[in-house]
Amino acid sequence: MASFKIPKNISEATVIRLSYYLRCLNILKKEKIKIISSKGLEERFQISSVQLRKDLAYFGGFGRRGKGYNVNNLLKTIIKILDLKREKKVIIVGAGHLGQALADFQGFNSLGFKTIALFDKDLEKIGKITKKGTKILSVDLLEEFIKKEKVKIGVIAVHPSSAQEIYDRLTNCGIKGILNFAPIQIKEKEGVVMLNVDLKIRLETLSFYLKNRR
Amino acid sequence: MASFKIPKNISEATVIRLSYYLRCLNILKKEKIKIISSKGLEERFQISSVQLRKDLAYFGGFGRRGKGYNVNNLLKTIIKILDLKREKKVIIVGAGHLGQALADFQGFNSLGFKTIALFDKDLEKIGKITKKGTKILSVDLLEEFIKKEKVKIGVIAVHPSSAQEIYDRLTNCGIKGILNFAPIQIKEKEGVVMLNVDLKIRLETLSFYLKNRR
DNA sequence: CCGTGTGAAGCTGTTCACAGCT
DNA sequence: AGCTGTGAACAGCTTCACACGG
Repeated sequence: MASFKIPKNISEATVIRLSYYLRCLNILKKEKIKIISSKGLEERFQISSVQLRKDLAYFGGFGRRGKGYNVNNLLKTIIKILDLKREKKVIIVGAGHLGQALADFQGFNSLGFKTIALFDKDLEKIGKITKKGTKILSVDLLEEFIKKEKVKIGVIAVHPSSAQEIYDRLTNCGIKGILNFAPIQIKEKEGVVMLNVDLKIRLETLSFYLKNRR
Repeated sequence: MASFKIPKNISEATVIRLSYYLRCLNILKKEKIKIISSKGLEERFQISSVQLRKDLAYFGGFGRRGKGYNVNNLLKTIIKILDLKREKKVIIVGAGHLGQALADFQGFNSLGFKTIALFDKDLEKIGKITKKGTKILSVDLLEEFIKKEKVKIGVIAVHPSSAQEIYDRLTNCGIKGILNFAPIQIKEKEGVVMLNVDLKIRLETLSFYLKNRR
């Protein structure tokens, strides 16, 4: 497999597209397609062939001129670029419907990720397991557990009123990446990456585009 | 309240920020703050004052030079721009944990939106209600219900394998806006707005930034 | 000759600097 | 004097055109 470099200033848009290319390549792999051109990907999926070549070129040259890309090699390369080869442990705080949905969601337990525990303060929930078998622990054990298991990714799926507290606790005991679902602005700490998934904002954006076609 | 225009080519980034400004203004309103300058918003929330003025200027001039913005008026104006004044009915397909989380989520039942039903094919779930009281109906009634209630917004929270089918059914009976949570590329129809919330892509993006600090 | 990779052009969104109201 | 609103500069991302290698 070709080696790659990771330059500075890769845009978030590019990273998102890489993740999408990965999904497409997995489909092709299942269909036992070995080689595909950027044009082929464009026709099959909603991908811009020029954009794809540009995106890949940031990291190196992975295609064969006149031929196209080796599906399997490109797959492996993108997996390495996104750092999905190592399995990273994930914990979710908040075992409401959202937390449980995420714990059992395939994407949170596929290549690169393993959700190993949910945390909640509700005594009714503590000690139980989700449908797919993730255990629910007391939020009192949060710090201890994260340190012992060396967890690096945390998901905030609690009520907005506790989100900042949970953020502080997570980042104080070694969590380096956070996916936040609480619809509030968190006061962030240096050296921690956080991505927000703000469903209220998403819905309001949809409302705007319903009235004013894109 | 000042009137506004909606020009073509408003970027999604601007719409997302408007939604966020709205959230901040609501906080100020609760604190009974009547007037605030763009600089004041910048200091209080993570907002760029220049960006805010630019964003608002696309739609008109809502501030008072030398003074700032009237919190209440600006609030009302953004509500109108985002078209949140009319209450829009929302239905969710898929009454798994995710669907139920969304149905009970405050943001899906606040200004501008009312989630009026969940749909599922599971006989165990049909006829029950969520914690906060949204009823779960048979997915067989989907089209009939949407037409009768004139629902315009649908949420896809089903397994990826049924997502395209549900998309087609929703768009064939009058749904005009869709929030899709299934991690697949949907074949879209002209005249329907769809926003994707792709949690797998989100998590993979986080993985990249964990390795390569932004 | 075909498809990748890339420098340059074009475009879109953000930041700057300041003119114009209050 | 203070703060908004805006044209112009700037930066970043996307698209184009084509040189290059298989």
